[in-house]
Amino acid sequence: MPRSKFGDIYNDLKTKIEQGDYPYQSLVPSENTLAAAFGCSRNTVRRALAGLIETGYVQAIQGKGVRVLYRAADRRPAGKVPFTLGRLESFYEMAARFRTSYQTRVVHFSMTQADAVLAQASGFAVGADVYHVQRVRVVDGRALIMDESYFLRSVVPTLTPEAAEQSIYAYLERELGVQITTSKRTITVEHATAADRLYLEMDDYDCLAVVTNQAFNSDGILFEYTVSRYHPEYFRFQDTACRSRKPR
Amino acid sequence: MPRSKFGDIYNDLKTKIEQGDYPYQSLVPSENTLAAAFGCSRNTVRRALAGLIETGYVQAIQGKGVRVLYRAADRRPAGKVPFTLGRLESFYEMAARFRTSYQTRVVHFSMTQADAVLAQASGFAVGADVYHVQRVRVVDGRALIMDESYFLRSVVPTLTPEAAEQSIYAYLERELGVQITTSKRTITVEHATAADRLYLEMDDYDCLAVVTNQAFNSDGILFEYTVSRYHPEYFRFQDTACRSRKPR
DNA sequence: GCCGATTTGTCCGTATGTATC
DNA sequence: CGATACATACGGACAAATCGG
Repeated sequence: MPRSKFGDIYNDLKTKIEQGDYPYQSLVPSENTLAAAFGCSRNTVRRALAGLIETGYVQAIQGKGVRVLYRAADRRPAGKVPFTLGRLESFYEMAARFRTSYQTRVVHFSMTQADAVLAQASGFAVGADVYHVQRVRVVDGRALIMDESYFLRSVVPTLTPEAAEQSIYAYLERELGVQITTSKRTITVEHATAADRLYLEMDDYDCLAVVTNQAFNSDGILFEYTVSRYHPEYFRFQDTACRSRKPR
Repeated sequence: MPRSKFGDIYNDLKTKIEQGDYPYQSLVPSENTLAAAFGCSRNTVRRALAGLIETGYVQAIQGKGVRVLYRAADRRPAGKVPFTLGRLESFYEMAARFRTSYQTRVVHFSMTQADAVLAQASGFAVGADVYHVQRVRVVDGRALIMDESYFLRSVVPTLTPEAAEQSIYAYLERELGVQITTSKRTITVEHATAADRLYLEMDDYDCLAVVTNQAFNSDGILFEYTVSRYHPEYFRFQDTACRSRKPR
């Protein structure tokens, strides 16, 4: 836990908004009021608010106040779509949040070197030593997601099939002290391949949502490249873009 | 133009990074150095850097420096995928950026009121007066994207099919002074409907990328709800998530 | 339409903590 | 250990937008 004052204020305000203390379309107390209430400077309040703006909870209006844009319906939208690809959340965190039964099957595990094709796609240097892991995620007994991951061995010296079957991120962080700091993702839609049909329950879909992911550790080293292929019904991505506060 | 000092610095650094003055994996000059160079305080430099961190251009490493994570390859990835759904960019801005020929066909235009179903999906109040516009985007002669939009009439009092055929956003901003400040998006993958097959060239795909979008104006009023349906080959979404600098 | 109070936006200078080397 | 660099926090100043009288 970072334990920063602006983080505490951010969480406090976020909770109040989610609980409806500050309802949709209302204005939260002014920055000066909040600063007095939290016993901090206005700048610190503003940092907390900046976080809420980024995540789409509120919007600041100059001369007026800070308006709540969050609605409870946003969190669990209509329909029965179970998974939301949030900001930097692992499969296990996700599964835990939705209290579903889940399982990971490691269908491939090897050590190899990045060839030209992989290097081009992943950003690794050609010839870099990597682990190659392929996993199938099973949710409520249904095989719905397939991950193909490559981990740079210079950052992740030891990795085992057993660790891959649990949460790799938890293992990396706990055992190796490796943390994902930045993550670049690209979402596309692709035709299902023979491998998809072999490993996943595609039902009557012939496409998947494909998320390619480049992860950087705290030293800014690209150490993971993962391509995740999602059953369409189990894919959902939410995002907020804001113009203010952003340099344009 | 916002004309803020930190925005200028942000753009300056961004340009230098894109041009390779600060190459991938290098460290940009320290905050103090930059502050001296730009003739501003360190706080202002930090605001500019915060923007570059959010957008994935750099990553800050405490005690070490600020590392460049941007690579030219990120901008135009391998393959021939033409469209990237960036941050708050209209179809026309996108098309202009890629210098493709494009066209918009308005296939439906009406005024109506939000019923319960639309209200639930969009967030509009039941009974709200709205424009209902359906448009097909044609790129290089191929119908690839279909937009179904609803605009709140209390915010957008006048809208015409002619304006809808041009850029609606340009019209809103220039003629009505309405600006999108916050935009919430959700990406999913859905089966192609009969309407999709009627209007779009689906080739041998039976799914589309679906982006639902809620747009708020500068007063924090939800005034637009749009569902965009993309031909899979012409959909791509890029995103960067970062842990540092974010309250967690 | 003007004025003044309120509120957010930008910017500055400074101090202290923490991590890296 | 000291120097460097980023992280957090404070306090103050002025600008710009909004709103009510």
